[in-house]
Amino acid sequence: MSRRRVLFIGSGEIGLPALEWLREHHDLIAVVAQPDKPVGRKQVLTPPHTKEFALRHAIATLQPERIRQPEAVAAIAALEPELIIVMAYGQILPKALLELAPLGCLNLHASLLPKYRGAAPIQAAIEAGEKESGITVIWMDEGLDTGDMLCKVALELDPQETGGSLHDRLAELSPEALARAFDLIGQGNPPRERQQEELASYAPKLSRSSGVIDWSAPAEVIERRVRAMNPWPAASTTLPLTDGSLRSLKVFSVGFCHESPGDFPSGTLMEGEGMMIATGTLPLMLEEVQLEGKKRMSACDLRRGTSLIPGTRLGNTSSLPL
RNA sequence: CGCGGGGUGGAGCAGCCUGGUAGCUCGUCAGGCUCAUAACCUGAAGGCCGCGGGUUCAAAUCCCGCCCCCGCAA
Repeated sequence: MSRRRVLFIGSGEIGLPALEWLREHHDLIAVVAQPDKPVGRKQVLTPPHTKEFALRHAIATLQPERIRQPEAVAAIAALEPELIIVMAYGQILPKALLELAPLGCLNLHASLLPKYRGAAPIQAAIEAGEKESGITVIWMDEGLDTGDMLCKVALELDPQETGGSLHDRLAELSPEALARAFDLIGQGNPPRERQQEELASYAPKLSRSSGVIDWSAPAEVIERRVRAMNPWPAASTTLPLTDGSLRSLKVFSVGFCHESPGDFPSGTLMEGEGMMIATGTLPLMLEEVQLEGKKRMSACDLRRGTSLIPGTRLGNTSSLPL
């Protein structure tokens, strides 16, 4: 297969394996990424992962403030890419850019389209209890992940799957999807399968409040949310301490209990070892948690060090993080 | 100077305001009980109380400086 002049547009870590594959198998002429952004407590100006990759391999980088601006498009056009590959970039591409490369503009999306278009397909698939997910390669159009599909690569979700683990697995799966896509293009007349609109769904961008736990929901629903939001933004609730203060508590993993919840209202800390919490159905046992200002620890450790009274109700407040 | 929590035997914490013998829930080790056990009983080991300086007869505790960890916010 001939090497193509390829331009990669993307910022997220999930695109790194795809980037590496492109570098090995094609002529990676440049990487377009979001501008450096302040990150963390110290607000240190940090380059996107893809830019770091490009720097390591002496590949040209572009970081337009807004890629829709004509100057940005012109700069990309000057590189004369045959094909543009987009993954986890974070900005909407203008039409001029989509039509710029002769072979087209492809997007790698982290779901089996048309399900879970949008910014958070990975978490959405887990939270919905899907049995499988994957990477879909689409011909980009002006809609949000609405383009015709070129190919898909699927994988099975593990019962313990988390947002983090699926993110990593899909990243690793991306090169395979790319290889398929390039094969199909190389053979000529590559497929363009229209997405069935009636099957489409959207996975909106996550915020911190996306992880807030509704303890009155069924245990399975809460458990899926906990897994989906791990490690970011993390499922969260509020925990009233015995000193009267209200602290936020992140929940990274939970296990199912088969004891009857009795008459406890949902969100109640029940009697016994560890932290068993009543839900809308059967109770859940908190496993890995993190109290505001503390490190991650097991719920047993938290229970040992903090005098929590059975009967305490979690999430019983409106002052939730936004 | 964005706001806030924290650093105490292996783990998680209390003690600090109101200086005066290192405490709690676990874990570990040994012994006991038991058909048996992650249960129960008894005993033991294990701490320069983050680092440096100051005040004091005396500092985990009060004062000053520094390092490190974490939550929020972005």
